[in-house]
Amino acid sequence: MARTALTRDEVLETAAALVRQHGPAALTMRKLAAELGTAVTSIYWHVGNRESLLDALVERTVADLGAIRPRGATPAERIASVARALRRDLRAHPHLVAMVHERGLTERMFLPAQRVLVHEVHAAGLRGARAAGVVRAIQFHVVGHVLVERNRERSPAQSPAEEDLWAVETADRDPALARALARPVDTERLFATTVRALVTGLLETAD
Amino acid sequence: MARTALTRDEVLETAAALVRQHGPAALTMRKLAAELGTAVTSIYWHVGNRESLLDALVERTVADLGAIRPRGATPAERIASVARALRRDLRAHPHLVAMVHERGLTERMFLPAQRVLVHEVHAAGLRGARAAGVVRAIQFHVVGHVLVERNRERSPAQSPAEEDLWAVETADRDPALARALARPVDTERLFATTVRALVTGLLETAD
DNA sequence: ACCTGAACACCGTTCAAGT
DNA sequence: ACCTGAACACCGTTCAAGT
Repeated sequence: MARTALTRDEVLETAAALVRQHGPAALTMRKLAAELGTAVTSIYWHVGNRESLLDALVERTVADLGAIRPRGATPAERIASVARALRRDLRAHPHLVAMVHERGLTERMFLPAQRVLVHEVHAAGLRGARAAGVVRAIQFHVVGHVLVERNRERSPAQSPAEEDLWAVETADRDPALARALARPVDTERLFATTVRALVTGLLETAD
Repeated sequence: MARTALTRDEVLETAAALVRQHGPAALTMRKLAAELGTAVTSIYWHVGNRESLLDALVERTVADLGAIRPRGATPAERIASVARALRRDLRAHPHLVAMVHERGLTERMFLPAQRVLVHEVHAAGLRGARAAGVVRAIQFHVVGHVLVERNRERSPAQSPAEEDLWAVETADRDPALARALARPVDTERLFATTVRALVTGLLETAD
């Protein structure tokens, strides 16, 4: 009834808040309308439909991702630092990765980082297709890792009794390994070492 | 009406067929019932609800994944071959990865491969936490890569005009790189080189 | 130009009633 | 033990009608 005029921006803002708090699945047109205090159908006038609404949300968040400054002395270290910064940015928007992923906007999301990466890969002495390969490898690795990682956090109880199996089979031969595999994964650390290994391998391997 | 008795197995089989053809989203209880020629509610008696149905489907497919035999002369090559085999198996069930992922069953899915990997990492001379780290790194990398890759196939038109941007900015400095980044990704090749680089890096980097 | 309610075609799930 | 239809509480979306 007594409402100020609804704007597209207000719709996006409220929708973003809902996604932030409860994830994309919880964003229904009806709940959004209730939150806004309008009729469901009003939303359609401003954003078209649910799909374009989500598109706009993703667009917005991607545009807000800050620039990335590489740190470190060697090219390898600088490349790895870009990967780590990228992961940090993505994790700051917990629902973004999955949404970008579903919408096929991975490339777009990567553009700023890509530019930086190209610069560093050049500094490492690579050119042309080799350089492109390294950039792509980092891209895939970061997104892939964040996807896997995010998912583990959502479903904390990983498959029942992994420990049990390992306890029996490996404990006597390599108990330290059995114990390590039974522990929850320290993804922060895993990412750091994996990226370092990957970058090292990529820079030295002939293509 | 004139139907043979409905069995849990028949429900799973038909559901699996629907998922295979149209993906998990297309598996609705009502469509499934229509396909089976029963009332929607009959399905509930056999499988509980949609969620447990999907769980059972995943369970089933994971159990069917074949054993993995490493190939190659060096440990590094054998580890990489396991990663490639794993990727191949996952790609043979296009909807499996996402479903496993959503259900938090990644560990379970990885158990058979994990055993093989541990063996090979041992052969490479690593023990304890170091060895575990390498196994985990491979796990994350393979699942992550397949997730990213699968998704690109689903939404083929990646963000508009990536080429344009690169064409302008980099073309003069490194035209070969600009061209390479504009081309669609050869994921098969990317995976092979990335895994090789990662394994190389992991085996030689001190932890 | 913007907003509305009614209506349509879908969902998953529960439940009392049948055999 | 197994199957059923009716009913409930949800969805996204369209559309004619309002101002």
